[in-house]
Amino acid sequence: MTTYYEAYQKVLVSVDCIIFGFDDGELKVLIGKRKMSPGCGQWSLYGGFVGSDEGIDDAADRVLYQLTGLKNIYMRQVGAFGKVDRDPGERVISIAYYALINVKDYDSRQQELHGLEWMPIKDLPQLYSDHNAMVRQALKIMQGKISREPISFNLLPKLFTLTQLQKLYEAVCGEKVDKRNFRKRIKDMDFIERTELIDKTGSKRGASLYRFNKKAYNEAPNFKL
Amino acid sequence: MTTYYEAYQKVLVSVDCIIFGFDDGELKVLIGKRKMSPGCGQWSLYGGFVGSDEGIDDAADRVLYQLTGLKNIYMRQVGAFGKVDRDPGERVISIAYYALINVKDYDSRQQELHGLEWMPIKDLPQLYSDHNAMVRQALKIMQGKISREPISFNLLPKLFTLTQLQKLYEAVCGEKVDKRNFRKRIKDMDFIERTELIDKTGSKRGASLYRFNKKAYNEAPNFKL
DNA sequence: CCAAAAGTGTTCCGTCTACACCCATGG
DNA sequence: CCATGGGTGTAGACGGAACACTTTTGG
Repeated sequence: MTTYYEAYQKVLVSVDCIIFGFDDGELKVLIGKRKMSPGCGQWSLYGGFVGSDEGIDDAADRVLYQLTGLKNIYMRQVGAFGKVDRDPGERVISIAYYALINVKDYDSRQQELHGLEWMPIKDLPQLYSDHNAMVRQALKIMQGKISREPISFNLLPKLFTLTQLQKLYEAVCGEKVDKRNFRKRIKDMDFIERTELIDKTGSKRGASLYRFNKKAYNEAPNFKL
Repeated sequence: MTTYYEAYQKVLVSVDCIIFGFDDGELKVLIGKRKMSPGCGQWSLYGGFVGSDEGIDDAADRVLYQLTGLKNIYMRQVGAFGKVDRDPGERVISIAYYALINVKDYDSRQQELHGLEWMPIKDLPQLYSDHNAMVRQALKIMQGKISREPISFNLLPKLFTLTQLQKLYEAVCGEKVDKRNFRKRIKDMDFIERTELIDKTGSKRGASLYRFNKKAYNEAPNFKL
């Protein structure tokens, strides 16, 4: 390979994944105790270095796959974090990504294997390096999107109840909303389809299960919550 | 310095600056013909490599300063661009930033010195590498912010007319708005203050000049357009 | 005197918000 | 039979959108 930029210095680049899940009415983040020095034993996001022949999005996908065995996950960039001393070890520029997964799709053996915990975002402990800032920023991005883009469905099972959807919305926004008004807005979106199925696990009466019809959405992408 | 991550590969990291200006009723971007191989002669954003002892925000500030002589400019990150083959020369991960400057603050000798052009964003030519994507994404971010944060004033002189402000708003959003409705919204924001001064350059009758009072804004940050 | 931009209010309509009660069922 | 979550409609307030004419003055 020809080298054009020989005179310039290279740096380590990593990706850090903020893996969001929704369970038990709460928004959670998957974190673990860091196994590597420095900062060994501290709570941390899961990350990895970007290979010199690897795209940054690919690196993020790889890291997520290593951790969860999941592919084709909704994942978006948060941004680059590059203060000189952000990592106590060496100079590392890190690019943060957030992923939205359905907690049920995540094999709990994998979780134990890596020693990970689903931590409610409300009581997130202090994390390694600037990882708390990454989470905060990711959450802010999600708050901006959740009313305008159909991202919630990535955090829910294929079939979900309206109560689940509402609780998720409230958990992300951090505020309660009126049930009737919420459901009215759902009714306006034809691509959120009611099925004949009933979920009896959440209540005695049972609640209708709904489904997100992606194809219908793409034809008329008018999501609004 | 202790090295903890010896086994990992380093890569070149650059910053690219999307410098926005507003002039002649149009939103413009400062671009130049690339002087370096590969891609020498192609239109390009201005960028620079991140030093190994330099924060990425600092690198962006430095690049902007080298180019314009300006400091303390409104500048925000767009995101990291890291496809393996994005740069035809070598593997480079680039972090894009956008800056908002008042065209009048920019010394045109500097402009000639670096061979730069203010190019209307509407007819931006094809740029080097993935720079067009960077500009698109920066514009999208601005469109999201211009109604909710007082960023417009970075693109205008200290004193400006409401017509200028409106034209800028329209240029960023890409659509015309009603003059009376626009001005009504301005009236609701006490931190946009009318001065006694009149600008006669834009019309025979003359238009009142306004000023953004940052202190007043910080006390009641309720910007809404 | 006329062209060109500045400036100014009102009405209407649609959207958002607030709000309370009955239903179905498992235990 | 009762506790628990599921499900439904309306009225009033508010905010956004549409809309046209008068003013000033330089040339």
